[in-house]
Amino acid sequence: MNMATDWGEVDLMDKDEHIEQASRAMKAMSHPLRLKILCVLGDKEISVQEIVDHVGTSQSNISQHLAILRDKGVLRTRKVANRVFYRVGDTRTLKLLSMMRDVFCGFSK
Amino acid sequence: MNMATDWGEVDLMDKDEHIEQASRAMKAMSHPLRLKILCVLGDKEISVQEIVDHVGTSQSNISQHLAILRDKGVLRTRKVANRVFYRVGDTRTLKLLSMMRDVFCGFSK
DNA sequence: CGTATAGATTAGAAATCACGCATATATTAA
DNA sequence: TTAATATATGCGTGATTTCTAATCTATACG
Repeated sequence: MNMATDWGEVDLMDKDEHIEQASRAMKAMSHPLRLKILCVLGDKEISVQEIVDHVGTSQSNISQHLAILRDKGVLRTRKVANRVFYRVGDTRTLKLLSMMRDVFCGFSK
Repeated sequence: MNMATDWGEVDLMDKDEHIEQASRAMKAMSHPLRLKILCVLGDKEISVQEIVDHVGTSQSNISQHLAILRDKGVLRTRKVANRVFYRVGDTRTLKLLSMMRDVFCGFSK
C-alpha cells in the first residue's frame, strides 16, 4: 500500500554519468514502435520478419528502429544464415521493461 | 539472483493505448536535465530556484523543462506567494523513478 | 509609487528525429 | 549464374526538440 521507497539516498543517481546513461537508454525505449518491439521481444529471440509481422510497419522502418536499439546497446543480434535474430541484450533492460509493465498496466494509479 | 520476471504475459502491454501512454511518460523523463530534475526532487517539494541551483542551467531552460514535465502530468505545482514548488505528481512515477535508480545504479549488470 | 526577485513565456536558430523510398548486401534456391 | 528472400543503409524532407536571449507577469519590499 505504501511505496517502501527509500528516497533518502536518491543521490545514487546524481552522478552525471549515470544520469546520461539512464536517459540514453530510456530515450531509446521511449518510442511507441520501439517499445512495442521490446514488448514483442520480451525475453525471447525473434527474427526481423517476425517483428515486422507483429508490430506492423515497413521492414525498413523496423530495421531503422532496431538499429537504434542495437546501437544504444538495448538489443543484441545473432545472425543465422539468412536471418538476424534480435533479443534484449542485458538484464537491466529486461528488468526495467517488466517494471514498466507493472507500472503502466497495474491497478496502482 | 534471478529476475523473477514473468515474461509469459508480456502482452499486458500489448494494447496500443498502454504502449502510447508508457512511451509518452518515458519520453518525458528521458532527457538528462529532466531526469536530473526528477532525481533532485525525489519525493520532496522544491522551488524552482533550488532546482536551478542544484541542476545548473539557465532559469529559463529549467522552467521549460519543468513545463514539459508538468504538462505531461509528471509534476505538480503549488504556488506560495512569490515561489512555485514542484513535486512528483503521482505514485507511479515515483515508483518508476525508484526502480530506475535500482536498475541503473545497482550492481546487477 | 518604483524596484527587485521568482517564474513563465515567446521567438528563432540549430540540432535531432521519424519515415518513405530507393538501393545495397548477403544468403539461399533453382 | 540467375532469381528470390531477408535485412541493412543512404538520402531527402518535414516534424519535433532544445537551447539562448529577450520579454512579460506576479509578488514583495521600501
